[in-house]
Amino acid sequence: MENAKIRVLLAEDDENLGMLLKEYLQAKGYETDLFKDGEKAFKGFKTNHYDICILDVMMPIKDGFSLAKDIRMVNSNMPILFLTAKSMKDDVLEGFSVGADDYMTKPFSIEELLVRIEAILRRYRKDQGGNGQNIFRVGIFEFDATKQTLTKENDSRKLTTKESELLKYLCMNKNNVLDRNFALKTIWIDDSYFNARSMDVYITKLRKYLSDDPTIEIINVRGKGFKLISNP
Amino acid sequence: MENAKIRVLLAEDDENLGMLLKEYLQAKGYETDLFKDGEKAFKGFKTNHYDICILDVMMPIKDGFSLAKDIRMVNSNMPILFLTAKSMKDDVLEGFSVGADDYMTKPFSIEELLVRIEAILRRYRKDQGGNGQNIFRVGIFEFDATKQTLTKENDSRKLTTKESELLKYLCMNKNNVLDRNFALKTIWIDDSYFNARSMDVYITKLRKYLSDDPTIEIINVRGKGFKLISNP
DNA sequence: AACTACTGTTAAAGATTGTTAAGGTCACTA
DNA sequence: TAGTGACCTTAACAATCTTTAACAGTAGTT
Repeated sequence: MENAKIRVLLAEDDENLGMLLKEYLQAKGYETDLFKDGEKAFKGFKTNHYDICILDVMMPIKDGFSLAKDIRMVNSNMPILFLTAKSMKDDVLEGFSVGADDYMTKPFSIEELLVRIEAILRRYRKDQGGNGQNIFRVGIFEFDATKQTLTKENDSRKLTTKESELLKYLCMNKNNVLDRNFALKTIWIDDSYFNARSMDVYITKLRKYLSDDPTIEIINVRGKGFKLISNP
Repeated sequence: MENAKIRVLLAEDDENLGMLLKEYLQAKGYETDLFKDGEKAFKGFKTNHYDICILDVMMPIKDGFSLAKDIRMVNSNMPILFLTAKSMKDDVLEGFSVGADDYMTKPFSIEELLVRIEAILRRYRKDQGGNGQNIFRVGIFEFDATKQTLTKENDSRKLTTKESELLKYLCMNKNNVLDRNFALKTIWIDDSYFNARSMDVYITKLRKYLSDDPTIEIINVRGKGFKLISNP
């Protein structure tokens, strides 16, 4: 996740504003997908992985609020930022009641939008356990992604590069799905049928390593990816 | 932590605005301490416990930004919200670079301030408790949507991804209709005649799994969807 | 009652994943 | 320079999950 691009879902029906925002965000290094109505956006949300959603409130077919509700049903942690033309209370109130992370009123400064996006992402990343150290606790294990070691009590095992990378991304998405395509593109550089099988082989290896702690599991989400389950 | 009052540190040199805010927040159930400059505020911060800090940027002796920096040194997780008269970029930018959770420009709606405070606290609380509640009680069963397990007393069954997703949305709408189209669009990405039949197949499976408890039922609402009936 | 649209259920077909083991590749060493 | 070993990929087959097809049943309509 360090080097991978941040992915933004942008739902905005005003074509001019939409394209402008998209280009600006792309220029700032955010991979941005623009959708022109709430329904298309939700479909996009379900098929791709995103780090943050920026939703216009007033859109045809499905407005920003109901879209946000649907997104929250699927992923209660997804950062959401609303854009709206109406500035007044009820609207803002509803936005936050749906679980917004932030809320901006048009017209807004595009630079301010950017710093707010960054603030949200920074906050969010802090939660993920993104301690710069790259050390993760997984059940009875301690995994050091930098040293590539998996330690259980006094017993330490050295991991290969691929094993370590895969486990790192699983840990970063602990209890959430690590998207298969994302992992392939990130760890294996490109995704093809064969690489996909290589990844499966590594999943098997990791499962074997982690099997000393029965509370840990790597479960498959068919067609999507894998999910590392662990309480601590 | 649950029932205890939320404690707010408010740093604001304008006496009128300060008192007004304090009274409003108190009325809303927040225990609020008002400080008239940054130095007093920092002293207060060190001696008491607070859940969130609301800082005016322009204050005598020590301004809001340096106060925030000092606070961050002591507690890097403390939620901070800035208030400012200046509306322009550099100011906002600096605010977020200090690690603000939010930033409001005067004049602001006091109700909007309140919902933003609540959004910050909600977010913050979510982090504390780790992963969002994905555990449901259904009759004699306990269903963990993250682990994808359905447990009855000491007997646990593993669910497949689709089984688990469908049951999750049924549980979220317990005793209410889960709209067929919503489920299809959410779980099956798009809705077509064929996917619809696939969903029916999964309903049959879930009914079989849940049949150990005769008080639970998944009933069909013709043309609408399905409804999970269960008392506890 | 006859018709239509929808739902219930089962089984087979199709697709993806799990696992093991055999090939490559590369760096290092004898 | 051949040999060794660590690592990664590919192949092959087994196991599992999901979709599709087929037919039976049910509710609502005319």
